[in-house]
Amino acid sequence: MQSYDHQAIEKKWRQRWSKEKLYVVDPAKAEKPFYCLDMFPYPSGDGLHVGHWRGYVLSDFYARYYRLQGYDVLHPMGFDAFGLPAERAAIKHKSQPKKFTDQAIKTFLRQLNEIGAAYDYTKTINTSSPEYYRWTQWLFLQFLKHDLAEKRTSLVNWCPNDQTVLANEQVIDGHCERCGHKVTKKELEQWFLKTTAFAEELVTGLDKVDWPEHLKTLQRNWIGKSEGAEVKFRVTSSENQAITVFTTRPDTIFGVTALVLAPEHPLAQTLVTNDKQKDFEAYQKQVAAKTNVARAQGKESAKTAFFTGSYATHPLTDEKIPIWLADYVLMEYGTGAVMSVPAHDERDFLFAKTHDLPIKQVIAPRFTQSTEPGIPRPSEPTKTQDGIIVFVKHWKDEKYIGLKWKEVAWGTLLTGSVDEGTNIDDTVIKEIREETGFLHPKIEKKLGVVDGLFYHVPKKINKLVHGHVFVVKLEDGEKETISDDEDSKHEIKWLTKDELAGFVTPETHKFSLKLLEYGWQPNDSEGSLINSGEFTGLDNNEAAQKIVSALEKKSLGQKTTTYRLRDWLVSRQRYWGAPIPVVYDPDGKAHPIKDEHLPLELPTDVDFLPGGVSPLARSVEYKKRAEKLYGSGWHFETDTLDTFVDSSWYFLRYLSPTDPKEAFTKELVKKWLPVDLYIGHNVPHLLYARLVTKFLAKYGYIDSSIDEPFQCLFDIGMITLHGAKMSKSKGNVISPDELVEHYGTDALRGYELFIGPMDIEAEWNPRGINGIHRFLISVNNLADKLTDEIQPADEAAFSRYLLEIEPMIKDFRLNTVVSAAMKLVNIWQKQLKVSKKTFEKFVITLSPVFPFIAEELYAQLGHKNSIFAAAWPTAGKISAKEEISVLLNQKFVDRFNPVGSSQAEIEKEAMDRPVLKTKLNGKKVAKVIFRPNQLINFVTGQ
RNA sequence: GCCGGAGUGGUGGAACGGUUUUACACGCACGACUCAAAAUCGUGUGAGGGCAACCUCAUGUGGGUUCGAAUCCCACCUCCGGCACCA
Repeated sequence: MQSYDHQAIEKKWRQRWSKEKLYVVDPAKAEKPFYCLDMFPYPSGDGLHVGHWRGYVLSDFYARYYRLQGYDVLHPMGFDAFGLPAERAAIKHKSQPKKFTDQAIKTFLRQLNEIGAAYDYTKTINTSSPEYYRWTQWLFLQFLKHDLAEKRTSLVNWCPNDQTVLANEQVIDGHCERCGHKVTKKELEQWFLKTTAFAEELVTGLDKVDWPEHLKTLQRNWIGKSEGAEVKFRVTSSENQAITVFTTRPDTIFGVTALVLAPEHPLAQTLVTNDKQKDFEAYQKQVAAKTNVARAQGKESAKTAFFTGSYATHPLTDEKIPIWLADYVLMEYGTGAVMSVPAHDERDFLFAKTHDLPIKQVIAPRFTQSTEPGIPRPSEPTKTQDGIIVFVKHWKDEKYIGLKWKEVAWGTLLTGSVDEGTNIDDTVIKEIREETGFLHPKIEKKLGVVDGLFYHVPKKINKLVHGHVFVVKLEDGEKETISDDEDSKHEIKWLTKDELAGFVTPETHKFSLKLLEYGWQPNDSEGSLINSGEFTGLDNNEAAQKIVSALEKKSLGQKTTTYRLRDWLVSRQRYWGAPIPVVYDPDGKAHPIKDEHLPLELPTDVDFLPGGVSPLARSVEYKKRAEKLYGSGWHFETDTLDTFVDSSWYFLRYLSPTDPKEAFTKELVKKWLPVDLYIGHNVPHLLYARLVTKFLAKYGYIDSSIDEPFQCLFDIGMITLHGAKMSKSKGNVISPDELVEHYGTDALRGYELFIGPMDIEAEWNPRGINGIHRFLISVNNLADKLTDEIQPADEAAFSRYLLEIEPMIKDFRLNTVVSAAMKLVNIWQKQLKVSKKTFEKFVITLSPVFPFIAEELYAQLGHKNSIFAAAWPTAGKISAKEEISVLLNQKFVDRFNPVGSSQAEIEKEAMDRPVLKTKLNGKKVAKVIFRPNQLINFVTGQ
């Protein structure tokens, strides 16, 4: 018996593989392309831990699997080498970022080699090499050429620690993504790429790709598309001034009780009336003082606001609407102005409450009955009607009338319907008389309107009732007798508010009770319009459209879509990045760097300590170079590009990594994109890569059919230790080195997959790898049991295994793929002999997870070629007729191989067998459930 | 607050409408090998009851659909992720 010596095996094959260049693919010649891609790493120099391994093992599994399936698999690796950490490390060690980066890459490659992954290292790219960033600069210039890059002044996120600006995506919770320092705002002139021009495509493209739902949602959140309308409100005092607001709820326009502008709105100053200018200055100071800290603090802080003294004219009612300024309205979003509808928006409600503005309900929230027989039937017509819901208050006690219905288990408030043409208030009085007999009711107040939608059984129609909710006080207890008819329907009960809460059945009445208890609360439910002029009664969605049309006719509004996505700020005041390829003439006008001057290389005579100014500005050589190339008084842009620009297109470069003539080849891109499998979860990167792809497709740099770069994306779950993410700073890192030494790369690869479902977090169990190691020993030992004899049982067991794992592989359920292999080995281990032919097939299926031992066993079986180029086996036939299980009242009693195949035959066979007979014990069978090849279930009833 | 996802042994997890729930592993217990330990191998291992064969109860809680539910539906509880003054 040859014992399993993982160290010898892995050493041997590692050497052979690197010599044989097995994994090199010529993208131009490949016939069946499959692009299997890892998000390329930042070479940190910290070393890989077992968490990093997981993703690389996963992608390698698929690279090898699809290779066995006959694909030409491109599986490259590269380095996102620009960026702050290298610069910081260089400052700390008084070294050069380049030196540090090159060193880190070396370390990284060595560690990557441990994994035994099938990377084509001839494609490796490094974003910090001039050969690469020459094309990153080219890419920027293409944006510039199409007017999609521009320099402008804006308030940007600034990290005082790193002394650089940050993109919105790099600010997490108000803190710098990299260093965790609190982010402030700063006014700077910066380069932007116009991401917003692609906002719509970035949303719709998500529908086509096969990504985990949560990543799509994340992107959708970032883009933040919302549809609505812009509405113009003319300023009352001034003929030609108007305020445009953005709203997603034009249907609530009749509920507007104020306009609220962001304090920094350009019109703010002019709207403030003369008598208020002094106060306004004070208010502005107050706002400025708490910028960004207090302002972003959420709902708890009371809404500070300032009344301008001016009014606007409501576009549909001509009412005078006061104009306010308030913190909670942000200049950056929409138009920087909102129409405040306190009845139907939480923030507006809080604002109105704080500043004593009126609250006007314009939509009756709709409650649809959800219990039969009242559930609305779409096939039947719907009749709309007004109704009343009345709190009849006792003349002395804090009690109200509840009606207990006699024919149905149903408790309500006093209700009734309003006949067409009759006055609602009159109906209230009338219904109280008829149903209760009380003679002196007095309407105290009206609480609001609520819609109830239900199916009316006797009339066979759906009814939509607008329920007007009243509080009516009885002045005294004087009453007349009521008709027998009314009396027979329900019983009157006097109940407190608390008792009513448990008593009333319909949702509309429960809602009414809340109105009584708490008053009106902001409500954004669907429903029909009230208090809305000619639109009253319409369903709110329908009303929204009609109101927008009405506004359009008056040229006072239009349908609009707004996005939360901002343009991409790409300037960084750092050294270690691609220089922005722009040169300024003596007048300060920007010009693109001429193509023949690319790459615009980083100067080396730089003191890159941070200091608020870009380090490049301190380079003498850089200054001289500009003047030499462009003339005296010219100077280069001294900011560098955000590293997300580098990584936004690298997957195109892998296809022709050393091409000096162009960034990528259109034909190759068409052939290989979209990427078939992409492993990783960097959300901003995904957004930027998608943006760049859409840009390139739109302007014909790549085929227009490629508008999404990554067809299938898989987000790998982190590995945790004691519940925490592994990180060097936390000191809870498990290093693969010892594990590889002790158990071998194969065992570690296997355990990385076996530890749990690939898409969710997994807790590292230090002992778990033992099980995989034992499994590999067993596999190795099976080699001693091989026989040339044909073993049909082995073949059948293998086929079952193969059929089982194939769907698992498609669904990324690799933990169960490993356990399926274990199951099969457990069976074979108990046998004296195992079919050699079958074992060989099995070894091939092991190779994506355990390439070393698989290669070794494959060679031992007499193969000269690498298992990497073998073919994935196909399953043999599994006998058509399976055993059938016999169940008695869903409980398993017996199992046999049926002779017949029809239900009647099998039923009889089962009945004739002793087990069932005894268990049945003479009881009568009431029903038989038959599932071919599976089970037959005899049900005896009780 | 809103939007996702999930609750199954001592642990990671499997089964995702059907063939005696808990595969496969970890751990644990006992045994073999050994002077001994480690490694390895073998047996057992949801809970409760019984000498036993066997019985009863178990997939967060409560209902429902079904011949049959961990799986589907409704309500609730808990946990984890994401977003959060975005009009």
